[in-house]
Amino acid sequence: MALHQTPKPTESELEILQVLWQHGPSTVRFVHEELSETKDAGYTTTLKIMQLMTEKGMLEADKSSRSHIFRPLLQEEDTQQQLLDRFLDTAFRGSASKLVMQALGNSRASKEELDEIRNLLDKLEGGTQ
Amino acid sequence: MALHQTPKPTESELEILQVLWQHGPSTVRFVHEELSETKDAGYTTTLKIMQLMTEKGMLEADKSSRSHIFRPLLQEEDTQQQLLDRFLDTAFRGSASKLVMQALGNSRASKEELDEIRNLLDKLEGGTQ
DNA sequence: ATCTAACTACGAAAATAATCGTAATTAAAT
DNA sequence: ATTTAATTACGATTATTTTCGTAGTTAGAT
Repeated sequence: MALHQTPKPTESELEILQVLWQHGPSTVRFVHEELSETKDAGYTTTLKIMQLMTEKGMLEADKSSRSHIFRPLLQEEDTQQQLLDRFLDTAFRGSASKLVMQALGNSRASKEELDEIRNLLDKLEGGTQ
Repeated sequence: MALHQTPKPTESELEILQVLWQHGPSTVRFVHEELSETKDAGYTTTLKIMQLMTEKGMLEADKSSRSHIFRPLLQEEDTQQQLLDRFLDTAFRGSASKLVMQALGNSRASKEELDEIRNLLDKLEGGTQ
């Protein structure tokens, strides 16, 4: 049975999800403070978006205490995979290798990260061949 | 000197750019036919978006013949890089390796493509170390 | 008990994107 | 020359997202 017909969070929603994925269940206040680092919108804007996300089933609100505590109902990796699939199609016409090449070319990935990728390559070439 | 303050094409605009990058300068009719494969919007919708893109400086229209011929003013790779940077931040909190891992994990990349990536890794680890 | 500060609820506006209908124009076909 | 079919021009509508102001509520401080 299918899940939620492609949630597709908007950019603002994604920013909020990132905070929640990174820091765990949080209040609007906390999320808003985090976002304020890089963005400036009013407190009620953040609140409103989080409320809408709750209606859409992206978040769940624990209302037992005065300041509601929100937690994400979307899994980080699932969501990323979904966004990635879409991005790959629209931006790179589906060519994963082109995307990977460009991502690596411009990144400051550590030796450890690069090795991890190399391991994955080994696994893939072993099995898929 | 800075270029165009982040053009950031929308999803629809990007679909159009993809057709133009792939097939070269084209008429609205052609672009529309291409898009019709995967999408259904009216002809005038495609036309309108392409006209707006022209106003925004994303396309240039050769109006010498009746059916105007549009060509992209944005470079494919530049645009991809820009979209990728943004996507990396918003979707993967900047972790290129996580993105690459997920992209490769789910892709049908050929052995040749994987080898190409491996070569890039070699180059990166050689130099960056 | 009262006041104050922070919070939620909620409607509505503003901004952006996508869609389409219709009129005007052009070129080709008859 | 007329008609026809395709094209562009353009206003307007719809949908979506983001934003904010204000009212009402709640808990804590005085």
